[in-house]
Order: sequence, then C-alpha cells, then structure tokens
Amino acid sequence: MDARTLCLGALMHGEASGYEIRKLFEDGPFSPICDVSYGSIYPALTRLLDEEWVTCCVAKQDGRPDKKVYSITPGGRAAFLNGLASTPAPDKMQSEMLFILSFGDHLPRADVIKLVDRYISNYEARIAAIHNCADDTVLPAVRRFVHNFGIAVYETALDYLRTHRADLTEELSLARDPATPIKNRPAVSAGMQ
Amino acid sequence: MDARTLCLGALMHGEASGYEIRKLFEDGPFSPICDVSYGSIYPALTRLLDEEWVTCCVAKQDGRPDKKVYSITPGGRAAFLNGLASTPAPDKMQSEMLFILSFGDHLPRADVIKLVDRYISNYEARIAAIHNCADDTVLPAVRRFVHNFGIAVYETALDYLRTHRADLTEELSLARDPATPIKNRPAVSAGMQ
DNA sequence: AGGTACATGTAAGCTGTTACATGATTTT
DNA sequence: AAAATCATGTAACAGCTTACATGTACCT
Repeated sequence: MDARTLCLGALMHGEASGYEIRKLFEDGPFSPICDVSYGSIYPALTRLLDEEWVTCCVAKQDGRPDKKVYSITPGGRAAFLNGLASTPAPDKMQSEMLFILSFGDHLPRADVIKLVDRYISNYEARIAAIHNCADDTVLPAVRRFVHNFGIAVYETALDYLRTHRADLTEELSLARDPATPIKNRPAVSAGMQ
Repeated sequence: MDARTLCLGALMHGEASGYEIRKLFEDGPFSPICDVSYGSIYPALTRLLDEEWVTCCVAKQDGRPDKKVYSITPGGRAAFLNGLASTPAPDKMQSEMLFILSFGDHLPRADVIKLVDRYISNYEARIAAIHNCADDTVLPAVRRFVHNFGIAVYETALDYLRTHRADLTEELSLARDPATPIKNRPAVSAGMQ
C-alpha cells in the first residue's frame, strides 16, 4: 500500500499531523501490519493537499514547534474507500528470520540460537504493543476483529519459536535423521535486544 | 531483503537460471516469506557477476531458449553468509486485508464478506503451496523448522478467518455492544478467486 | 550536559515494479 | 487456435529509505 493511501486511512479516524500519523504506524493499531516513514509521509501529505483530498491548518503551540493538522475531505473519503475496492495483494508473512534460518546449517550454531532469541523478543514486543493500543478505549466490532487476528498470528509464531528453539539446537548439533521424533525441551526465555 | 541477497540465497542450494530463481520464490520454499520479480532478478544477477560473487555459463537446450546458469562462487558464499549476520529487520505480517477490514464499517457489508472469503482462499492456496514443496524430498532439520513455522502461522490465520467470518457479519449489521459475547456460527467455505 | 520527544521537511540514491519486446514449444 | 510455459532482458516510472538540516523543551 502506498503512503498516500496509508495517510488517508489514518485520517479516516480523525485529523492528525504528519508526526502523529507516523506514530499511528509505529505504535498504533496499524503497527503490526504496515510500515511508513517520515520520508514518505510528508511528501504524501503535500500531494494529497494538491489533489484536495485533505485540508491543512497550522496549529500554534507554545513550547513546541508549530503543527500542521490535516483533515480528510469528502472527496478524499470517497477516493480512499474507492481505492480500497481494487483487488488488494494477498497477505504475507515477511520473515527475514526464516530466510536466514534456512541457511542455519552454514552458520555457527551459537549465532542461530542468538537469532532465534532475538526474534522471540521481537515477537514479545510486538504482542505487547498490540495489547497496549487497545487499553484506552473499548474496541468497536471491526477493529476487534483486526486486533484479535494480530494477536492470534503473532502468538502462534512466538509459541512456535519457544517450543522449537531447543529442537533446533539438538538437530543442528546431532544432525539426526529427520524422521526421528524430537522430544520437546522446556523453552528458554529470551535475553536480547 | 534486497534482490541480490535473495538471489545468492537461492544459489546456495545449487546452480540455477534467473527463471528458475523466480520460481523458487513463487512456488518454492521461500514463497511464503519473500517476494522478488524478474525485473529485480535479472539486473541483480548481472551485478553479482560484476562483483564476481556468481559465475555464469550458457546452456544450450533444444526446443527451448538458451539458459544462463548461474553458480555462486566461494567469495559469494562468504559475502552472503557475512551479510546475514548484520541485524535483520523484525518479522512482520503484511496484511492489506486487515488494513481494509479496519474500515469495514464504511464499506458495504457484502463487500467485506467477499473480501474475507477471497482471503480465506488466498490462505488456503498458500498453505497448499507450502505442503506441496515438501513432497519431493525429506526435509533436513533446519528446513523443517522453517516449513512448520510457516504452516503454523498461516493455519492460525486461516482458522481465525473461518471462525470469525460469521461474527463480522452479525456485528456489522447489529452494531451490538462490544462487551456482549458473540456466539460462533459455523464457518462458510470460500468461493472466490 | 546529554538524550529524548516534539515537529517538519528536502534530496540523493537506491530499488523495485510494470510494461514492453521477442520467440519457440507444448498443452488445451 | 489460443493460452500457457520456458527464457531473457530493458526502460520508464514510481516509490521508499536514509541521511541531512533545524530548532525547542523537558527530563535525568
């Protein structure tokens, strides 16, 4: 999804500055599923202004820099909702961890374990963030669906890593027959990043 | 992950042409976690040749176009493995479905259900593809770890959609209190795409 | 004194996507 | 006869990331 669509989506929930939009994608409800950086947001907002899909007014604040508060226009809403209709890309787990892990037999075993541990922490943080952004308000129907989907998926990933971390060590060291069942060892808690 | 790294990764498993590398990322073991298109692969391979991280020889075939078969060099292996060590990005579920769904209350209900059904099919196809590319060979240890991780995550997503599809219809139509528990309806099978 | 949060933006460079161009062979 | 598979590549365009540039105020 391009930055313009993402910005419009953020503004569907209410007016916001570029800085605030960024935070929505960093810690907010969109953080588990989308990415967007300042370098994309500011040019996107400028273009949306040109297209008259948003309006902007400057809010003076004391003790803080001025803020440009953007609001979506009716035209912007229509364009946004219309754009959503066009066939979206299939969902995909972007996992550099798995890519790297698939070359695990060429890497020092200690590095592989460190990698898994770091990702266990990553997943823990991600899940904590999702729980966090639901604290303030009771979620409306659709958002709860999205919220719980995220938790289900990320928690599965985390559980998998915790449960099979030990197997990975054993298998790498013993290189045993793939058909032989591996008994589970208790998961070890993460310690990095 | 950039296209060059992805190509080197593909070549770690053995020599291949650009066309074959593409297939590895489309249907093969990397398909659930990475993306890369012809437009990235061919320029990437050319650059890897310049850097002497791969070599290339032309294989003549009858009835078919000539093939450029690339192999990774020792220098390429070293560079690749070294590059993997640098801190990789955290895993993330890229989900346009969830983004769109979070605006579900602004969309026609029928469209929302169609969307969910299309994604149910997407997930089914993705899981089938993962099962598929394990058929030929017994997976070595590390690959099985990666394989099962993918299945666990995607199956959780699919189950969630199947189980909660019906809730979404009810909740959108009745706009009931979020605290009220919603009884599960049996999931309806997908029918699109 | 130094780091972090607030706040906006630009510019260069890199990367990637899409569409085009070509063409034989096999399958439907 | 049409469509899909095999096979490689280019070029234009769009897009994003990174780093830079600037400045206040609060917290430790």
